[in-house]
Amino acid sequence: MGGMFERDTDIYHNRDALREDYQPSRLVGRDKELERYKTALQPVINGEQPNNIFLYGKTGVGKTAGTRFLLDHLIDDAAQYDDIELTVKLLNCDGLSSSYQIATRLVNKFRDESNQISTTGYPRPTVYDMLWEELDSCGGTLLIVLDEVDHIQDDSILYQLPRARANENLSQAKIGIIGISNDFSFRDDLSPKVKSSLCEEELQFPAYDAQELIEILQQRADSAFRDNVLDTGVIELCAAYGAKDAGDARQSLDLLMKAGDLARDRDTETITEDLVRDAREELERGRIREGITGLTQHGHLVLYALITLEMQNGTPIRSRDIRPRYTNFAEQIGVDPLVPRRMRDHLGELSMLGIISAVERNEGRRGGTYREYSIDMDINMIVNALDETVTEVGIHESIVDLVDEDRTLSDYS
DNA sequence: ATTCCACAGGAATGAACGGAAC
DNA sequence: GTTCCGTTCATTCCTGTGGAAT
Repeated sequence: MGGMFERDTDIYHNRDALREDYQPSRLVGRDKELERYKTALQPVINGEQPNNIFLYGKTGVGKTAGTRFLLDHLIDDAAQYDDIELTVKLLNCDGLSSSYQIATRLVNKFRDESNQISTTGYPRPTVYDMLWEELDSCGGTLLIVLDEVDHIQDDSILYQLPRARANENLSQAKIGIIGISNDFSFRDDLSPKVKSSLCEEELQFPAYDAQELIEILQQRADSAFRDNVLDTGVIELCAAYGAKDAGDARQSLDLLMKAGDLARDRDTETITEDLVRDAREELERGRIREGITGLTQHGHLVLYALITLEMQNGTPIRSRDIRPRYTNFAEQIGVDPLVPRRMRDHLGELSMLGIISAVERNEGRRGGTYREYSIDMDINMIVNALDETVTEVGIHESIVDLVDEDRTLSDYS
């Protein structure tokens, strides 16, 4: 008698090999970068004050993977020297916007489950005091990795951490900061004093080219899939999508895994190029849905306005011309429309999410500079995502009614 | 070379809100 | 309960900008 669950016997040999957190024994295409990285970490083994290292490069070019890889080896190797006590903490700053947040998470990284602190509520100095206490009680050499460090809005913690020792907040620990960022301009925006201390060693990770992506995918696919599962051209297609989007290996791997999952769902023996294309659409759908759930009510209204305008008159369209439609919608559901400045913020947010895109236009003295917005994806996809995620009672329905009216209006005109 | 349009987007400020501490 | 906090979403005011018009 079978249970409710049965184990899949399928195309995968080890699906985890495609996951982001998988650590291959060899990192493809990053030899030069890792060599320099290794040199920058050398002081740790020598028992000296570690360098602060700043790492930048676009998403999915091996910054985090390379860091994990080297630090694991560093921890192993440091264990062979009695006089080195090494502690490494890795914190992803995604979703954390302030130094305060970073400080609370760091404190929690050092404390065990039963002793965690809340991430709000404490006075800022209290949190810093707790942090110094945790750091100092660790002793030895301390490496703190701040991944996606550009998400932090204020650099207070970046200023405090490297100087903690000098300020006598620490007496025991030798501390080194490794900052990872995919936003190059972040480096320039840092205040000079932070820049000089945080960026002692700078490493740049260039995007993977198509060939490197193919090698990476090949390597992972070899461990992930059983033999003869991949159609010819599948790897290349995944690599091509990743290369088009700025040499992003993570994206390529996600795509390949999604294609594999689809194959599993559909009980097919092989992964074809068509399957990859389906997978891509599926991933796109997820991205949109995720983006849309994070939006405000007004964000949704702005999006509805753009959608209806797109269907009627087509896009691109400038924010000035979006506004009447948007205010109309807002009044329809009985909320005060936002001021134009704020509406532009929402448009900006939508284009950050890749749901819409903006091109800057300039008509000089006659027209000035402005942006033209257009919808970047399949409208039905967006409407479906809105349908699933917009929970405010009545908005979607009343807007859809309006959309239908628009449709019939434009049909007759 | 200078002027100037119409917007982009930064900065300051505030209201509302939720958690922690008293 | 009240008082401190930080966060989020919003408004208001403002400076910056690139190229057509002068």
